[in-house]
Amino acid sequence: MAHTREGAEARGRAQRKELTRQALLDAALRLLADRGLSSLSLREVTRAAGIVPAAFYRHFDDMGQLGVALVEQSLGGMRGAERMVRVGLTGSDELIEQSMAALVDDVRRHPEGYRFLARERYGGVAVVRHAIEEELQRGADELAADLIHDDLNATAGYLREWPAEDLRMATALIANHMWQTAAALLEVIDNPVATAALRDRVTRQLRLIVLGCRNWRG
Amino acid sequence: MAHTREGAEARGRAQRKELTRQALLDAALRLLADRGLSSLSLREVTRAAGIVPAAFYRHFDDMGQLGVALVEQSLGGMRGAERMVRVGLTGSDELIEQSMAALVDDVRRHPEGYRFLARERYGGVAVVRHAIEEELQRGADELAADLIHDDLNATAGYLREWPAEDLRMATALIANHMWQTAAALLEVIDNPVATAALRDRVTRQLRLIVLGCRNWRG
DNA sequence: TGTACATCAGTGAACGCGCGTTCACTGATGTAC
DNA sequence: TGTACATCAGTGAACGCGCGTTCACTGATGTAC
Repeated sequence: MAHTREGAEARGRAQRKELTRQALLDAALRLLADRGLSSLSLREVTRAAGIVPAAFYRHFDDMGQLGVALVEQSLGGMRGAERMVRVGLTGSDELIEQSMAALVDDVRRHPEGYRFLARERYGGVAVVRHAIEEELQRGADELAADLIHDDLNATAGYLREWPAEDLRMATALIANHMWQTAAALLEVIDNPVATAALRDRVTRQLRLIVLGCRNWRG
Repeated sequence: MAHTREGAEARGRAQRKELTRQALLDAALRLLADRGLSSLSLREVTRAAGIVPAAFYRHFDDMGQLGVALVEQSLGGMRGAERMVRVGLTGSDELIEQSMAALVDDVRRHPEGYRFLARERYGGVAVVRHAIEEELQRGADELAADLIHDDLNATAGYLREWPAEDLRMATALIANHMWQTAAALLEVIDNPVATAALRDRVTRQLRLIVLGCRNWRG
């Protein structure tokens, strides 16, 4: 059945394989809505993806490798969060509020991705945990490097004069808080009142941090 | 065997039962060092605790309930972290550094507890997740209430004049960051260089937050 | 273009295993008289 | 204090089930000539 997918127009063998791989990833992410990766079975994923258990091994060595692929896919679609840290650090009060709205939107748009990352960041599968940590570290390093040679600093040029480690410290603080916020948003995302309250609180927390930055060593 | 534990001096039936219950909790916490609760089996726990699988049901309905008991036990032993938030908010630079050292010590002393909470806070077992969130919320509320009528404010009396929600916002920010730090510490705790680097960074992040507080609406 | 052969994604059956849960039980501890 | 009965933490066997992994296979797609 799977090797002649109904309605699939893909011609080549490689393209069909890629389609199945994606079906495995999609099925897994869907099943991970309310459970950890380590309690998701290979057979459940293949069942949901419409292939036989043995065929799983044509795509991944084991569930851990599927998890790593899921990390790359999920973090790839979240450049929004990175942009937000940048704006949060340099921006005015209005910019901070806009960024918060953007984060709420992003979480609403990709709840499964954020949930997966929040759950597995300190979760039970070591190889996935390390993949997430590595990617986050890499993203934060790039961001700190960017901030030194950046046009955005028009609005907060004072950052140019900071030692690199101070910059790294501040971006890490904001990035951590953003991730924590994303995780907390997931728990209240379909309660408008609670979501609004959380957004307001985090907005003021970011203002407080920026206030700290502006007075740092000054 | 278990009903005549070697060396157990406990007299009453109730005391012996409590001993076995504690053995189950200890065994579970030990086994959870590198895995999530949802991938830990009832049989593994009873095996490690030295009783037969069926006897598990004399103590807990299922593994979820054992998890909830573990939350209460783990969070109970961490009043240190709460004290730290308090000091962090009100203290001088030296006090902040002392508090960070205390957090590192606490994580070193109870790594299994911190690891369990970090992992299950957004983990795969809903009932445990909710138990953690509820306890953390309760702790943060108490702390914010305490800060209003507190002697410690001798060192930072300006907090008295803050609106309650601003106080709650600031304590939540620091508490979140402390928890995130505890989780991050676990990953580097047996690497002295990395631990020192993390401690230094977080110390400066706390200074930055306190700096923000001192300039809030002022 | 047509034919013969190679590749390989997906199949289906089989395996041994650890799982959660049930059940009637045992025998030490606790209680009533 | 001694005896008869109740309680109940822990036992051990049994059950059906879903699991991960293996294997020889099939048949459509790809390639060489």
